[in-house]
Amino acid sequence: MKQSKDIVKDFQIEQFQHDLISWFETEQRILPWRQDQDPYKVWVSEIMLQQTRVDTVIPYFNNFIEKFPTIVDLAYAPEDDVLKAWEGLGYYSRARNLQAAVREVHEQYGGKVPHTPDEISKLKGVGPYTTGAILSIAYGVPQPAVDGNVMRVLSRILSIWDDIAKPKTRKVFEEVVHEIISKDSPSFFNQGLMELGAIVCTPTSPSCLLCPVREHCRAFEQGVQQELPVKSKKKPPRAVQIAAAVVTDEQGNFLIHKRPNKGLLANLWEFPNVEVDLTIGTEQTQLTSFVEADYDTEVVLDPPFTVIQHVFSHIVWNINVYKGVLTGNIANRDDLKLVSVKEIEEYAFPVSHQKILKEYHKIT
DNA sequence: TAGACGTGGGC
DNA sequence: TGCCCAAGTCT
Repeated sequence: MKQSKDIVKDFQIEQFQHDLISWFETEQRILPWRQDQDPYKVWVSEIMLQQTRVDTVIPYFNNFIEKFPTIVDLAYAPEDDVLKAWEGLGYYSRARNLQAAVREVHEQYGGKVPHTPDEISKLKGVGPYTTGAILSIAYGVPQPAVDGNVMRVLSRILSIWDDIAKPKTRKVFEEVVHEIISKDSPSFFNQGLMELGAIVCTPTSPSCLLCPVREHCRAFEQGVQQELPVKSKKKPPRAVQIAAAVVTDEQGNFLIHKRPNKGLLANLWEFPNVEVDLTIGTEQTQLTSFVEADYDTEVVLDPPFTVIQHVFSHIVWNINVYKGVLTGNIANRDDLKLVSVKEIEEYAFPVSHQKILKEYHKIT
């Protein structure tokens, strides 16, 4: 592996900084989290932007800040409210970690976001990228903030051929950024690198002719910008068969269940469902047995009225959706509720189960 | 280290 | 349609 000193050899650092920052000053997009440098807002935006597009984040960010304008507001909010504000954004542990970290800041740091790498990176959900982003953007500290954009842009500019899918590769880029980051304007340097990756130096067809740092780009010089970055393929998701039931009582209330506080879609609400194992028995039998045993009640299920496929990054759910009627009382537990069609809107559901409800409404 | 962890959009 | 992606972190 090459040393960062060698990679940066003969690179016109100061000219590059100037060209990048000047471009960012005039061409940056107007975004809600760029209206001020409130560390809390920078923090919230950076968490939301993890693996998520800017256009997707904008409405969620505005709504989230309206509901939880300050660290104190978020710290004292019910977790269900926070998850409801996150509903549809994905990677829900981000929301729960953010609230836990905000509580930590409120209790341990008097409500002020700390401004050292050690303290910030200890907060839940704050890794090396977000640490650098908060430090540079909110506090002007020259700390690398290496995300996918930065690795793509710098792999091209500096002709770095390490596989960016490997965790250790991020360290290579962090070392490089340490060498070339502007000490005068680390915020605009880091954001400029990311902005460039988002709107000019894009993955499949980079707009090199519009690029403000084209003169510095080794990949462009050699015509290999399409070959970079090197990124190995991910494994395809595994298929899982699910049987779910929309169960209602005599009043038309829906039976819903809160998922466990760890793992996939933690603490979100859902319709009763089981992972099917066809070697045990029929799907309908397994679903009925599960609901009756686990919820201590009785149900009668009709055959499936729809099939839903939902693709996660690592799993594919194939869901057969049954319609059912509750014929007994349900166990008195916090993770089990009977709610009206109106009340159900107050609960945070994963998109897969929103699809189930939508299909149910079509047939009723 | 590699897998878990979501979703919607682009081509 | 299917695949890849988008401002990563945790275990």
